[in-house]
Amino acid sequence: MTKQIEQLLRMHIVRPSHHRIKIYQYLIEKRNHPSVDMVYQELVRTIPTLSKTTVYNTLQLFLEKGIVIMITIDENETRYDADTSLHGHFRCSSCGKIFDIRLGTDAWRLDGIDDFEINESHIYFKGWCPECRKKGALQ
Amino acid sequence: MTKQIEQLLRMHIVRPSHHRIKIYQYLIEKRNHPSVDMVYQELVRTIPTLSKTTVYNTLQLFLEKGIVIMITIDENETRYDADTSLHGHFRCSSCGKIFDIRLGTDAWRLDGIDDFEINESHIYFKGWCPECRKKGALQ
DNA sequence: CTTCATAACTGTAATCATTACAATTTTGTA
DNA sequence: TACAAAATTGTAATGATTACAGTTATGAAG
Repeated sequence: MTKQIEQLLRMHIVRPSHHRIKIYQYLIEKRNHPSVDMVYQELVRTIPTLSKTTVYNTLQLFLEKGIVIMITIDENETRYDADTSLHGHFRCSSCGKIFDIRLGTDAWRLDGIDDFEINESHIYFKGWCPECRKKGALQ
Repeated sequence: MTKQIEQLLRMHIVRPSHHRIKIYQYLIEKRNHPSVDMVYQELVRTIPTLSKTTVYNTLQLFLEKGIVIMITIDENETRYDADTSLHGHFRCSSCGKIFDIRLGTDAWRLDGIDDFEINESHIYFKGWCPECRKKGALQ
């Protein structure tokens, strides 16, 4: 596992330091679209010397190297995702959990953007997830 | 003009105070997806006593009443839009301007979300606008 | 036209995510 | 083993947003 992550990082010109490996591993194992703080709180338990700045720096580096994407579905804090393929996200207004949404391949018809050059697509939805709907929580 | 805005605000159970009318008028006349600060800087020129907190409070109220939407396409500050219809946005990475993107009516095919209840849709793109592409700025 | 309760507005101080930066530690290589 | 480069740390700044308490404006009742 670690070996594979090391290779992937190297491929993207990211030196595979111990912290970087752990952070990337967190992203792909949890698949929970975490905030900086979520990553930090989890990893600091096994790496007591970890600094939150390092998590910021590392995720910023991953962004620049294109191995993670930034998700701004939460107004308060940035979330990150190691799945860089084109897909949407759903954030439950009740429990706050973020889900992946598969997009149909034929899903797109945008008008009047022929002269624009699109580098990033962000597709977000908000509402109630199945579990919270069942519970009827708050609503 | 003012009369129409007053009616619209009243219809949505928003008392049409002087400040609220001016802020709403700014949104629909400029159509520039402004930040709180952009609204404030423009309006404080004619309303010297205006407080930035009032702009925050008012836009928050408009949000709750459903007459504006929040746009989180800019990582630093929230933008607002008085066009509440379903449409996308494009933010130019060079000049920072935000454009409206019309979405084809047949544009949607989402998989596996039948059990989700969607209340909001956010469709953002980032890249280069036509003008900045011509200029070849930075790129 | 005044009174008064309510709502709107103001200004300052707190909050909190993020960034800047200088000092320290780690790493890879010779 | 030594050393230069890169990574990491911790603290201090930044900047958008929110909290809150005091002040002002509003609109209905008399």
